[in-house]
Amino acid sequence: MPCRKGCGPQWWHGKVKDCGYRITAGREAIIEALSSTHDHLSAEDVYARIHDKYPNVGLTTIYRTLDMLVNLGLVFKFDFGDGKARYELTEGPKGAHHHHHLVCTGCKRVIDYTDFIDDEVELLRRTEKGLSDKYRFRIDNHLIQFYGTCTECLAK
Amino acid sequence: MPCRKGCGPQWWHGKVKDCGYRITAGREAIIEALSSTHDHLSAEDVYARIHDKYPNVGLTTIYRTLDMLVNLGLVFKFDFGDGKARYELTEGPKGAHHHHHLVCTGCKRVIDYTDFIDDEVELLRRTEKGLSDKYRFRIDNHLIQFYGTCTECLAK
DNA sequence: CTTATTTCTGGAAATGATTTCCATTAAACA
DNA sequence: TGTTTAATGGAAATCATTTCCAGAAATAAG
Ligand SMILES: [Mn+2]
Ligand SMILES: [Mn+2]
Ligand SMILES: [Zn+2]
Ligand SMILES: [Zn+2]
Repeated sequence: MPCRKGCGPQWWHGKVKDCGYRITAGREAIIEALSSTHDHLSAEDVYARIHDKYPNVGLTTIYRTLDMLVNLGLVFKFDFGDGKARYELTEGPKGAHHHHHLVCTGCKRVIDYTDFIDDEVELLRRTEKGLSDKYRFRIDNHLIQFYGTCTECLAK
Repeated sequence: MPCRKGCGPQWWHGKVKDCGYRITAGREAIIEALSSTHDHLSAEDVYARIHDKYPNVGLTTIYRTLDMLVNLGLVFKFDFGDGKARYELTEGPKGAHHHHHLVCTGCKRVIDYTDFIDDEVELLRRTEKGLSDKYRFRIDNHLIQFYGTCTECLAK
């Protein structure tokens, strides 16, 4: 049963509170915006999507919050080469939905893919193990992007 | 035998000329700077390393040239999250020396590694095949980076 | 080699994403 | 409810990168 004031505590509240951060309307709004799409949003994209419902959340807060969420590991920050950073939740209420990217260098379109070959996950695990042993490096995350040309751009 | 005026034509002249670009002192200098290190240089790093020997090569030219080289596929442009783009030759006079990166999110240090490359390359080949078939996407290149914490930062 | 054509160049100014500042607001918690 | 302290937003600053444009240099033509 949801608590009296609107919706109950969210899946991410724990992690944010545990790290000493407060739950605020702006932060709710920003995570809500990221949750409700698979798009790769820039800070201004988030601002635009929030502004109607939360007109008093400023762009500065968005940058600050996204930065915080990246540090907490709740959000991943990407650079697809168009001059602005893009953000994506690393996990949702239902858990992680890790994926990799295909980036078209022609039109800058980005395709998410999660249909890893079985071996892909296995090799990554082995590689991470080998690397962290050899370089005494604790690996938390990885970024894998393939660059090339999408169907539409190939047609031209 | 080198031609009369200084050193002979470089390994990259062909590709540059074939694309209709001219060989200039600035371009020589920039590629020379990139060739002589394994560091991940920013545009200003390149400027700094060139400036003594070529005081009349401006920063604008460096940006322009790096951009051109990226388009030609001679240089790879990276974002390691410190606010400036970093550049690296994709190949040298002796050919490609492909590698991947370990990025420390603490101190921003970047480690090149070529270990496990054989396994990875094999897997990548299969992955790229699968992806390009499924998404009708022509893959030209890939970016693989592992993020985490380096030995020095772990010590703290 | 000389001249003509066209690209390339540097420096100043513009741009635009992100950060910094700081006075004000609002979570958290007793 | 009151106190403490983190969070906020809007304006201004920052700073990597781009844009402009008149002059310089590379290549093509003669
Ligand atoms: Mn994605
Ligand atoms: Mn490298
Ligand atoms: Zn495309
Ligand atoms: Zn480190």
